[in-house]
Amino acid sequence: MECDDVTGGLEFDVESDDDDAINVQESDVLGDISDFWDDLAETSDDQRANPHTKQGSVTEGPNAENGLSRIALDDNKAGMDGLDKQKINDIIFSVSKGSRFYENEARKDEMARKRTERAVQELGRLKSLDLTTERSIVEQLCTKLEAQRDLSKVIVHVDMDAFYCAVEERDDPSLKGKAFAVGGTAMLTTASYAARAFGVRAAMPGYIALRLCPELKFVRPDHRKYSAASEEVRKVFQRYDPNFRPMSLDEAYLDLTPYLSMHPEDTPITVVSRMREEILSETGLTASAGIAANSLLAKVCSDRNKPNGQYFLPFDRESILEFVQALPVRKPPGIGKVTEQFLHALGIRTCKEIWDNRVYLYKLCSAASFDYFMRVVMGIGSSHEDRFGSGPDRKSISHETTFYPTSDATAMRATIRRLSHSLSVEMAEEKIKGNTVTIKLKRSDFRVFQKSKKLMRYLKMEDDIVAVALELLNDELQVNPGIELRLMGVRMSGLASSEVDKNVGIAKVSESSEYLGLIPKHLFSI
DNA sequence: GGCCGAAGGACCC
DNA sequence: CACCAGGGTCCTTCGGTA
Repeated sequence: MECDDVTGGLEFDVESDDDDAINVQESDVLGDISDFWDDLAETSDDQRANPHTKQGSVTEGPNAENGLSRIALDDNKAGMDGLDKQKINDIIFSVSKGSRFYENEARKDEMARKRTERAVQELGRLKSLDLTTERSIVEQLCTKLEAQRDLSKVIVHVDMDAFYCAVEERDDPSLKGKAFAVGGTAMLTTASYAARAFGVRAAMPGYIALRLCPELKFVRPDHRKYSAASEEVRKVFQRYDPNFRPMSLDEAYLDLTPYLSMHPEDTPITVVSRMREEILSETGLTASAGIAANSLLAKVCSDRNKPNGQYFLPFDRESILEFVQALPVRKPPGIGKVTEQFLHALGIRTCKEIWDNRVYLYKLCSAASFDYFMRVVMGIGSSHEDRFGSGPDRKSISHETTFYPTSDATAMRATIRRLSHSLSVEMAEEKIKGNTVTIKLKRSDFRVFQKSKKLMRYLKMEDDIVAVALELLNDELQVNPGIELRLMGVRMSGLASSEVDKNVGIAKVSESSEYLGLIPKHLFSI
């Protein structure tokens, strides 16, 4: 159906069965779209996308504009400029081409491309409509967001530089300055800065990295070491914000507001400098940091002067808007490659252009996406994200493993048992139980399937988890005998604490599962 | 219509 | 030689339904 009334406009995007409506479009639409592009892009797309493209070079490989962007080098992160991106992508492409992984990425890419195409056509239609009502709705929404602007907090995002590599380098000085990566030939978790100069980066398979950088050294990951180093770093965080929020071993958000009010002689900049010095002197590792009014901005800022640098974004609205609107759409966290492609197809390359096209995006995107876009380009944090203190409980826990592709059902069931076992062990450690079991299957062609089952009771024992997971697997094997898998996973969600209340003497302790007291909803109505 | 469960993706580290 | 991870969160769609 069409994007009909105004309230329904928030509904959603350009989904499948809109085909009929879209086919109505005639050639005049193309004219509209071209105009639109002309308006927004004074420079040609090719020039912008590939400044390093040499004239006459063959561009059969992926680049930012011809699709398959998910295969291409992700140079979003710092330390990746000045690379011959075209050459790197040609290598990545030639190594990946024809692999099952590649074919699956191409499939996903094609689906995204179709979605985007529908949006582009819809945009053409929108351009010829009178959108004054929508415009005023959008203004109201933005006014509401503006009212949420909070400039009273000092949030800092601290990000350790090439963390795993830095730890290895510290412990083995012979690695200093060398091109090396932590990981194996299958997958890298971190690349040293010297390796990044070759286009090597995290989440890249090692054998491709080896093509980009033949002298690349591999270092086996040692998580114990990284956890220990992380603990040291966190001790420093602790001193500045006891409620700091760790996002992973190597990064965290801190709210410096309380600290600063207790130390009036300090400024955000001096505090963060000192904190980074302390991290360096106490761990031998360098950190980068971003200081801003909210975590979203701080995150972008921490990337600004990486490695071993910091960036302070002034806490006034004008500075924030100027900063954020100059950003390419890919910079803010949450906007990844797919969304970038989507926006590019609409002629939108910077956050300012998101802002300029907000009425169209309002019609083209879901309410959640639109809301997020506006928060980003207005430099408003996501509402409650900066209220630290009580960290949100985790929602799920899972284990998964990749193996040589197999269609051996017995081996699959054994893997399910093994995963369920380790899952139950970890759940016991965490003292949690859950009521939903999901198995994840990745076929040898890389397509992922999930089967889940929500139960009327909470599980935590290995045997119960195995039973449900096996049931899900067997269902699938029944429908799809001979399926060849390369990965299996088991996840538990619908979590709750499994701690036994000692005061309630009911002998549920020995039972392997507990009943969930479900009460029909209507009993609650007054 | 809204909520729920199930399935599939995008994204992040 | 090796041939694209594993642990999460959140969003969207769809079908069933009380």
